[in-house]
Amino acid sequence: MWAGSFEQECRARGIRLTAQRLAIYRAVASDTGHAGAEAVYRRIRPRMPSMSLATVYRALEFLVAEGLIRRLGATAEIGRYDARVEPHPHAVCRVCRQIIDLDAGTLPDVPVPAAPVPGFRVESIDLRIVGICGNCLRKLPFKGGKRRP
Amino acid sequence: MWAGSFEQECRARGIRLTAQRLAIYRAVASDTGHAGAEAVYRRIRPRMPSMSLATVYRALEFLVAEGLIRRLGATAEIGRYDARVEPHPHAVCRVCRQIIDLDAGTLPDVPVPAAPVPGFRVESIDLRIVGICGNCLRKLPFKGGKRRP
DNA sequence: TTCAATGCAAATGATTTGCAAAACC
DNA sequence: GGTTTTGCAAATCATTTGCATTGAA
Repeated sequence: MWAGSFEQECRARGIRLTAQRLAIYRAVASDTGHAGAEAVYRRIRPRMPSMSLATVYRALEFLVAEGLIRRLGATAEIGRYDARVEPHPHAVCRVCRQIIDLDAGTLPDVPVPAAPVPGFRVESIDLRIVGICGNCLRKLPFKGGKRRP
Repeated sequence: MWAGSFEQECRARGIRLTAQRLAIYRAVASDTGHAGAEAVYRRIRPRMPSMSLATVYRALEFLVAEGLIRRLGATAEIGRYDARVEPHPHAVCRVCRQIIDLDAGTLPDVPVPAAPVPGFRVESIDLRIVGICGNCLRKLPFKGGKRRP
């Protein structure tokens, strides 16, 4: 989505369009390496010295909530540990953040592409199922389930 | 690996076996939900009040470096953003942490299993290629490449 | 005995929050 | 004009580090 369309999208949804939000959206949209908050901030600062880091954080999360941008998964591994060292797939519950081990056969093997991008050396494929575990589902009775008339 | 084998493994490798490391290993090995440092700490504290959080962090990273446990990918999404909201696969460079967009056709579609674990509602499949981008490869000439005799 | 590992407390880095002022519709 | 959003600073949270002490080999 280009910046003009972003403005229209905001008007259509009744989202207040501020110079900051536009600048932040543009920075995200134009960064091919997928910037984080700090990088977006540094990118904007020179042309908009009043921009505050707190605003960047707030606007990014706001835009995610509106579905105008997306948050990506971790680049590296974060602080959760597993005593099973052989690679195996996981299912993660996005509510309680529990990570469930899956058996190797649960998911089909994804063939490793030689070079998905020219020059890129593939080391591993990270495959994960995201959803809601049975426990959390029970506690959220009407979310996405059938509702009585 | 059970705790006894952990002890043997440590001796075999000349790793100092401390009560703290053993307790930490056990906590990780027995937590089916894959605990983080804080959770490991809380789990151990009652029976070993002298345990320090710093020790947990250090021991966990030490055990990862030794290959005795593994660090998992993020449960939730971390602070990197994408203006392309449709799901698409990514390749991430573990050196520069750049995240590269891939075209939808680059990887085969993984069929979504109905319920990989009983009661689990699958919402999406998170597929990511991890490796080293061409740029970083050039800067690390001998890492994993062929070495001159 | 000797060096690595621990515990504590302080440092760091990323993100969030309270609140008054400024900007949008 | 009434809300919402911003900017600043302080607060929070996870993780790391310096240093004296303890403990395993």
